[in-house]
Amino acid sequence: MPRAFALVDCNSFYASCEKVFAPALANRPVVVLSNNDGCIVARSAEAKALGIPMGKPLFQCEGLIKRHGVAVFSSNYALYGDMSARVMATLGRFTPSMEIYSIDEAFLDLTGMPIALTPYGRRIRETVLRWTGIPVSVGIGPTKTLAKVANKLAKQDPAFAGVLDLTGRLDREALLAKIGVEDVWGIGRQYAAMLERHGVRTALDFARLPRDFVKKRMTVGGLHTLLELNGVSCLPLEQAPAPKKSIVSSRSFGVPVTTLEDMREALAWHVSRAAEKLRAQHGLTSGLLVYVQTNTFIANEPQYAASDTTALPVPTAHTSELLRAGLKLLERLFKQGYRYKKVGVMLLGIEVSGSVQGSLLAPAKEESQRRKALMRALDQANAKWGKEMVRLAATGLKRSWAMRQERRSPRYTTMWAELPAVKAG
DNA sequence: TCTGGGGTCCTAGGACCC
DNA sequence: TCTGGGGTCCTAGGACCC
Repeated sequence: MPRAFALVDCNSFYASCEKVFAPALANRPVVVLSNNDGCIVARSAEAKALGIPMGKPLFQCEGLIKRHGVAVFSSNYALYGDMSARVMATLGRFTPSMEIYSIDEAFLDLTGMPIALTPYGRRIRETVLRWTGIPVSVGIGPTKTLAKVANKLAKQDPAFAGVLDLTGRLDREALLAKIGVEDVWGIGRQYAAMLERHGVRTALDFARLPRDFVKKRMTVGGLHTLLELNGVSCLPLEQAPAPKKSIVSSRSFGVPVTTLEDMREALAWHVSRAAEKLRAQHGLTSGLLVYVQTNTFIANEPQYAASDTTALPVPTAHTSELLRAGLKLLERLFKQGYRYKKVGVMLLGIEVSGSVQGSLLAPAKEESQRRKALMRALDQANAKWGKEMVRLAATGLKRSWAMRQERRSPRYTTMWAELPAVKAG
């Protein structure tokens, strides 16, 4: 049976979330910023129309923003995560199996649906909008890559009204010719530039390339893209998210950091976060990497960046063990006399807890049970009372390095105190 | 003044072993 | 002068995604 995948993608997701709770912004341009209020990472349709580019630093757009009264928000991940869960739950009603691909995208398996797919796509779109307030686009195709292409076309051409099914279309080639090769899923900037040099400009040009050329210059990933554009499904639907093989926590500082003390505090915070994520997936880490970095954007300042790794004697998920190892690394890396912009930690070689070999060096069983219980209590308290309410002392209270976040909307959906007020009468 | 964060996969090349 | 062949494991780097 021929396969059918739908890619459902939320339009301007973060900006749309902000609009849901601020009806006055309905037809106004809205942008959402990256962490630290640094770059523009989401733009409403009105903001795109003004020519505000994706990924631009905010301070380079101040003029445009002021002139047009653009509403600007710091990112509010508690809100977006919760809205995402609602959208995904809604989508789950339309398919026996789906893959949540990112915070604002999902692939739905529509193989063998006993209904015409275009009207089905319209129903999906209308239902999500009605139930969550979030507008989505729906692209349908015989492979995931073609579903992505269809989605892009559905957004690009208003005639499709947000839904396009490529599975039965005879004009598939003509439509592929309307997509730039750089907009094909799996082809990024570097490959696009290389292809351009060979006269490949559209998705159709690419789809017609010889296999061995693509395999040689773009490895097997590129070959899969080529085959998928020709209707050969190579990328399966991944229903269960694979456990992470590495976990990162890192963030730019709101202000430059110069002292070891502040660096220690910030690193401790990141180690705690990473360890929480690790325990959430029932993992144990066998190593960690710490890195420090100055602000590379400042040309006339001394620059320094360094990283180092350490292997743990026994894989662990215990915050204080990771803290000890991480701080030791930091002390080796830290050099006086620099203005640091960033510190981060990466957990490496993660194993599923339970599959770990015993070791003569492992703490006695009783001791490790006791520690596990402590960590569980910590995670539960954090979940109940809010993130960061309960932390190990080393993570500090000063937070002079904390990120800037000056324009965050209330956490409407996840904090009782910030529920939107509704005026009656 | 101000420039995000968190992931994956693939390949080449070196170390090491028999 | 000429210095095997093949396997595995690890790391670094480069590409991609959102």
